Amino acid sequence: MNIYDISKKAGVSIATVSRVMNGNARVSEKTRQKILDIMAENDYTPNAFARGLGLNTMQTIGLLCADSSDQFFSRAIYYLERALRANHYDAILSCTGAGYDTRMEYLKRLLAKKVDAVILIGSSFIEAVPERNRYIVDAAAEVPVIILNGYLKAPNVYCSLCDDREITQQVTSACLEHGRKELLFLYRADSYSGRRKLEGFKGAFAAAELPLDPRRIILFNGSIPETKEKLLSVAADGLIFDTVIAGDDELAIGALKYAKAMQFDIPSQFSIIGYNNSQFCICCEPELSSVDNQLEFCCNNAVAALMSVLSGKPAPGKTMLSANILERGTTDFFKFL
Amino acid sequence: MNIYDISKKAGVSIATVSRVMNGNARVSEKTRQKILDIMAENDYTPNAFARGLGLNTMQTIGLLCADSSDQFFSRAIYYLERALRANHYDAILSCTGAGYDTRMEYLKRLLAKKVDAVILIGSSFIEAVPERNRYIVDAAAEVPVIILNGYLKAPNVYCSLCDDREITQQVTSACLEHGRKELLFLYRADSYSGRRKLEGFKGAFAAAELPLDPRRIILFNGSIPETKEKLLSVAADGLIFDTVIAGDDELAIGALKYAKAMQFDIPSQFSIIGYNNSQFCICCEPELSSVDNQLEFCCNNAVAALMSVLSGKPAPGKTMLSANILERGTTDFFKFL
DNA sequence: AGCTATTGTGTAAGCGCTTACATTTTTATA
DNA sequence: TATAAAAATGTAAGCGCTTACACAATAGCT
Repeated sequence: MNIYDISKKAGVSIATVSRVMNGNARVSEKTRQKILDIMAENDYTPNAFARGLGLNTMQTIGLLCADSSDQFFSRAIYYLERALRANHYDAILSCTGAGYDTRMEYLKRLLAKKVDAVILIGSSFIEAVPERNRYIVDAAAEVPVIILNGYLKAPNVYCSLCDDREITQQVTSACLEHGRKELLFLYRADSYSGRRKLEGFKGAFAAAELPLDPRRIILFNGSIPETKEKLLSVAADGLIFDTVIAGDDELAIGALKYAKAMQFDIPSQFSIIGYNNSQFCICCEPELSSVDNQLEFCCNNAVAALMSVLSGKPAPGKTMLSANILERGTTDFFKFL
Repeated sequence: MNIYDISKKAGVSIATVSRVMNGNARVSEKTRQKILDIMAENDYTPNAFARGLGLNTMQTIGLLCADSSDQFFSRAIYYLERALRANHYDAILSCTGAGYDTRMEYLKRLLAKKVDAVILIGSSFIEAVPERNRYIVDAAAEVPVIILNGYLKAPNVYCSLCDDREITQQVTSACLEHGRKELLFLYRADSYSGRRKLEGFKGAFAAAELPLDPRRIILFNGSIPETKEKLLSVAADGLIFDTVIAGDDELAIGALKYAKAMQFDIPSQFSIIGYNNSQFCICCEPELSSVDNQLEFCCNNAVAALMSVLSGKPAPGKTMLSANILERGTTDFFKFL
């Protein structure tokens, strides 16, 4: 069943059938209804490939993330997919894993599929060395590129993120003001958000005119038990710390396991805060305080910007949300904020 | 840059260019290399839509799941996407939410995109009433349908799942043999795996010739705190229970919160086992025992079957794996199994 | 009624590829 | 070296849609 069959049954030309499908040209109400009826009767679905070829779009958006099984990414995927669908777009998902080359390769593959745009999920796509982000700029020459939770200033690149620097400085300052000066900043990878969080952490020390021992900044990429071991060894090395600001909830839970192993009372003797407000938070005991980075808003903003761009309207290159602190059982001094 | 441009530069016809792209017809080594070089020089990518129209495939598979942010689904998506990609297929992802109509609608939408096959992730797609699975059978008339973690006997439908009935009967029997007769079976929704688990639970009682109070079977669909409350109210109603077999890890954690609220010693006074071996398990304290349903194998099997079908070879309509029990801190009697 | 705008519909030329079939070139064989 | 078989390449007709342009029908004027 194709457009010719429909046109024959309706006694019109294929052009008229096409017109009612696309709804952009005028067709008399009578013939429109007739064609619609015949389509429905025959359960006609236009051939998506032919349509794609004619219109040069199949209404699909490429989603690129490191790992769809990650809590943060999987939620982002959910929100993005939902928002895209509401705008009649479908999502092609691609998980790159950790490698840089893989990221480039999969991005190319997505472009080869002729997606209308690409959304890069996660700040790990943005590297500190500008040259290494070149492939993103190149991709943006072909289709709009949306970056979720990262920032890159380039033409046709639109970023939606939360202000990790600001919230981290707030968190850190609150710790310092509450007398918690033996801080540890634990972060997972050299990502855009990681760097911003670190800036905030350092910024709070600078604002308080306090010295900052570099050993208090730990770049560590491990599982929950590995994080616990790591902190045990850091403590064994003689560094004293009673509060951990962890770049994500899993690192935070590692710290929680450490604190429990040391039999510290939480939060009075030892405090912990994570990021992302993942489902993990309420599994722990005490439940984990976490920075809520407004992921749903972030995703909706990203898609809104994308839709604007795709319809030829302008969109801001950067949309920044401010994060919230969700205080649960592993801290007790944010309520004053 | 299209196939004409390449053919002109190479001084051959577009047919020859097409032949080297598709690699199925003979082309002399000399011209093949020349064309390949010219393609590389010019960074040529064939137009995916035109290709799709000509070949009637764009090498994409539709993935349908209720919620990509769910731990189980998001891992399945990761494994499936990876396996598909390895076979040069891309994944279009669609999250349906809970509704039945939405499932039908999104499945149709996927077919309209001309995917080569559809993978239904999660047993909630399979309903107890055969008539309600009709839309899946219909879809299978168009493209192969793969069901992950569910079973439906129909032409062109291929299922990859683990034996939830068997493992649940084992788990339940182990409880009973260990003297834990005050069992509670908690499950979330009327899904295929839920029904199979329930069969296993009942089967163990039947095998042990023990009576089963229907109040011990609880169909409950709530969050972790809601589950805790639910169990508190069940206990308040006078039902005695010291062991919970929970259909997934979140329900299990709800039960864990209940047990802690009651200040039971775990696992000596109160035992809990979940399903899915999610990342939640090791966040808890004690860490949660869980049934490992071999998701990665399941996904790989599913994709293997699909690839077989797509290449015209036969594939088994059902591939069933046996699950493992991962005993952690919330039980202590599976080590004997 | 006669003329012009407006609206509705058809014709045909793409979109960029694949591939059956025809044709030419090369290779193998006697 | 003539000839048949095999290999390489070209020609042209699709695949199923969109849309610019042409033309016909209708409506709105005086």
